[in-house]
Amino acid sequence: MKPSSIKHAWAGAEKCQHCSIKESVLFADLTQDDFHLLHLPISEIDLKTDSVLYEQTDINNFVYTIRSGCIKLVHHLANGSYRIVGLLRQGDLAGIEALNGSAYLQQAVAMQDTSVCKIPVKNIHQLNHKSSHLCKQLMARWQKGQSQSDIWLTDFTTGNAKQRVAKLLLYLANYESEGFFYLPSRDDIGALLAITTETASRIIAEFRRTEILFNHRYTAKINEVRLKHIIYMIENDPPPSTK
Amino acid sequence: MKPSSIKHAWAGAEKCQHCSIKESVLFADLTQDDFHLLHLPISEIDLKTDSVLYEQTDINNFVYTIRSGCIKLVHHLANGSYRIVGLLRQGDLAGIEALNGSAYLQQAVAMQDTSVCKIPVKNIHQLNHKSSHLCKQLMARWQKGQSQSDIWLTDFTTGNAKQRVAKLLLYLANYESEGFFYLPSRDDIGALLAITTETASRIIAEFRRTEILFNHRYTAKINEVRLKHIIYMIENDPPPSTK
DNA sequence: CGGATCGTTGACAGGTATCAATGCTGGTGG
DNA sequence: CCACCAGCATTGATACCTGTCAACGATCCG
Repeated sequence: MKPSSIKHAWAGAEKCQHCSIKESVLFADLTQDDFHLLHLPISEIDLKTDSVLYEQTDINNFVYTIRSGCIKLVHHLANGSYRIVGLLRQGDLAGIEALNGSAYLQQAVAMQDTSVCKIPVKNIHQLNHKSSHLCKQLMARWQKGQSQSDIWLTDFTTGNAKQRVAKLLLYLANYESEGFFYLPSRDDIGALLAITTETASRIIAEFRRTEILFNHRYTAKINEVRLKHIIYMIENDPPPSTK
Repeated sequence: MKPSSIKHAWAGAEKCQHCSIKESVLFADLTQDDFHLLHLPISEIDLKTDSVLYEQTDINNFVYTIRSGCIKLVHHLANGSYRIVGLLRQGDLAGIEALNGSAYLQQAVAMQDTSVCKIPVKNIHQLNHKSSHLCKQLMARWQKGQSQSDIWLTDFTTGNAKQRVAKLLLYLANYESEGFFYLPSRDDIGALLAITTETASRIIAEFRRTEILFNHRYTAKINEVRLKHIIYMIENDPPPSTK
């Protein structure tokens, strides 16, 4: 649990109108008039790697827009183990549950240095009463979360371990335009894919040996073509069976 | 793909006001005035077991409220296999994706004889413009879907096969007050838990032999205490290790 | 009475968890 | 500046679990 710093806080949201990533965030299609309805302070927060944005079962009245970096949603189980059930990136909304006044469903932790905007739920509700622009955006976020969950369930928890790691690497690489992406710790890869740390390590190590993955610490790059080939080979390894 | 029948269809939604399960459905806290805003016909549909409500990637303009029975959300993969990523029951909403004008994320299939109401998306949007009552309910549905996904990811895809089957049975049993619940086919259990049909069958058979599960075809009952004990035993089988 | 479908069971091989040891790296304090 | 330590990654050996392939049984239906 590393420290976090609050960069700015201001009354209302006059700055949201000129936000550099405005197009991709919640307030994307609000009008000038809508912005005037925002009265409560929205603050910008910088999170260091591994710092906690909120805890599972916390009841706060804030949602968070991710400005940069990456947030992992961690679901802790009663027996002490945990599972990562989602990743949030620029433009995504963390803690939408708070809109219903309920507790957060997961713990939210920064996977890298991450910057977020902390938005009081009251602001959202005010906007919702006066204008329907926001509701549309909100529903789009819910849906995005839902299709992410689907990917998790279908890509990341089926097939053998090598296939899952391959799919995860492709998924991570596709989020970055530069070709370089953030390679999670072996523990996190395990929690993402429902495999053990050791299995994750073995496969990552093998990918490095076979030059499918290149990395220096947490900065990585893949050979996408060969990685896709791997997945294809595993699926079609057995003689032509349709299932 | 068995047949489905349309029972009733009526203009507007005058009957929704007197619906017997009104408290649990989408229109729960609408006012009299709100109901007058519903202009398009809402029809009630009966689905036989295994009939398809909608296909993955269909683009329709309807959402569906489940009145009774159970709908499985089936995510089909490119290689021909599939995964069940959710179950919907009385009061749940199927196909919320349609509200954003996008294609359905999964195929929806009746697991039992099921009755649903087919609601035009336009009705929802009209209500949303005039009143904010609905938006609240909609958000609650999204959230419910999300926490379901969490359960899937944490309970149904982790631990060994026996543990998963045990958790699934407890989950299913908790939805029925009478103690009897619908036991899915071995294929469906496999698709629910990311295990093979054979493994599912072996475990179900073992539970029957050890009298933890009693069933006649698809009607089943469990010994909840012994089932929970099983889960506990598996988790704590190894000597006191915290993880 | 077949025949189709689904469930059950067996044998076996391969994959993965588990336990344990070692290597590697960055940070800390002397 | 260097030695040491803590944390993470890697690797090995082994046992267990589960997927795979195959056969057989049960049930329903025409």
